[in-house]
Amino acid sequence: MPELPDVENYRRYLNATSLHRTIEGVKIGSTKILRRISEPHLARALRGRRLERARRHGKHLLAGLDDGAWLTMHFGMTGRLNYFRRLANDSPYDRLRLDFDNGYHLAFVNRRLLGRIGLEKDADAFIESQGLGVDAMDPSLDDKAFAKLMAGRRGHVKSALMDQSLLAGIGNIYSDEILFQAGLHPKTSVQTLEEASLSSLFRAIRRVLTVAIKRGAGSEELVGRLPSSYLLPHREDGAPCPRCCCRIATVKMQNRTAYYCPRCQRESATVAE
DNA sequence: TTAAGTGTTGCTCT
DNA sequence: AAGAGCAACACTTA
Repeated sequence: MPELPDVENYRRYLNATSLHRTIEGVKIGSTKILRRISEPHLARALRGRRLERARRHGKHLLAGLDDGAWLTMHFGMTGRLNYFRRLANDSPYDRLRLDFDNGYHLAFVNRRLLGRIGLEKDADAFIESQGLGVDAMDPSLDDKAFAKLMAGRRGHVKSALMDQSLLAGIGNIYSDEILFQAGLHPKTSVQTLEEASLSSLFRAIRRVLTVAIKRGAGSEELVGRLPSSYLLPHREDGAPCPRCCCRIATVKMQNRTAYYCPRCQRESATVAE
């Protein structure tokens, strides 16, 4: 689940719940998720500190400590944050738990152990070292800059949207919705896209991500809260397309499944020029 | 019961 | 350069 909209809501959740409280205890539920840091080292670095700020880049969430260091979090394929009081309500999949001085706890919940947590001195350097491109919601990104990013790409448009080194934050799920709204087949090659198509693709990116954040991405029932004109509530092989009632189809790309409407998202057979 | 599938990234090979 | 295939993991579904 955790793509840009989900992680953005986790960031807001962390901001609203967990700042400015001294961390009295640190419990690490699994060392598998630790990125280049040992359990004792991380625990020692966090204990006695406070979280002061939170930022996000793509699917990465970063929490700034009062000593200037950053706790970095990536959720992998599953996961969320949980702020709670009673340890009896603890999830069995808590991989990192911070115990605050007000009796509350913040847990990094990650059922499948594909998430990663690390500690970094410098947030910008970390983002750079991860090879992440511009965040898909970066205010400085406009359709001109987006077109520039896509210029010279030779691959499929869905692959380009999911390429974190190009544009950070979009994964398999939201790229399907974006391409549905832009009316583009996932295997459309980027080089065939004209200026107008790129511009409408960019607008679809911003529209989809904004709506998903607003509708509460990251919570279980998000799909039910998205507009029924969206693909995601109907994202199932053979389900009727919300726009034309044609059957939703799938195609394998990069070892995962892309869902699309074969009628609304025609494979552009036209080769430019 | 067993096998395949699932929103992630990262690696190898072509 | 870009894409296919696979591995990591734990759980659900067919």
